[in-house]
Amino acid sequence: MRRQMTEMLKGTLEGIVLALLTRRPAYGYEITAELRERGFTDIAEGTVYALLVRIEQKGLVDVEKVPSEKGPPRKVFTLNTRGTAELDEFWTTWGFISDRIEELRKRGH
Amino acid sequence: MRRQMTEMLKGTLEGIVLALLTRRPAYGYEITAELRERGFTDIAEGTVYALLVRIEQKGLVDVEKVPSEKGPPRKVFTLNTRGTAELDEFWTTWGFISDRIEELRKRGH
DNA sequence: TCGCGGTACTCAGTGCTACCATGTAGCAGT
DNA sequence: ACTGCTACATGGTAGCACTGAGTACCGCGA
Repeated sequence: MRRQMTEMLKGTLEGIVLALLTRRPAYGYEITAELRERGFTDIAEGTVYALLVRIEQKGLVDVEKVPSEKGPPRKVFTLNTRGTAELDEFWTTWGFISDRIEELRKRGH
Repeated sequence: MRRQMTEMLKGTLEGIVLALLTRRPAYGYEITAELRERGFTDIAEGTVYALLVRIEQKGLVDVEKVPSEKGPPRKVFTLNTRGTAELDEFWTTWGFISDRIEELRKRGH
């Protein structure tokens, strides 16, 4: 993956995944697939799973094991109250940085 | 500084500084001050200087030492051809991620 | 029955970046 | 001398995404 992209995903990828989880609970493989559909084709599976471990440890999601028809049991993640709060904060931070960068883009070009 | 902000600045701060340098050449202390004016009040001086060392080593800027009226000589950074190319790439990457996140923000809320 | 492809998760190691704290140094005004 | 502003430098830390490899379970066709 391009270096810039990698660096820019730091901090934002977590928010993106949390945002996906507001729609509906999901499991790792599913989230990876959805990211790919949304254009993030180069995000490795390992990256997503590592991120899910982190947000679980931070207590932003509730986890439930659900048997799968095909393959190992799924770990289904559901956004909880703390996760929702974290996501709100993410949108605030994103808005802040995004506004300032857009300003630079307009005037700079 | 807030954790989220720190992480989200990774990758973007370099672009922000490069964008500032398109306006006019500048030196570290000046860039730090301008960042603060633009709302990035919590960015440490050390962070900026470290970033400037990096972009210099990557050959994105030309450097010139200019004596200062007050204090040590200034290291004035000027965006060169490679820096401009890197900035273009930054805007592409930014646009990509930004578009996708904005889409999530709209539909998610 | 054996391999293959798709599903689903795990983990150790690496590199990059922003942060913190501190240090150096020049100059002005008191 | 002391304080404060200007100006740059640096060593150590933490967090995050990436790489690459591995485990395991299932169904299907050769």
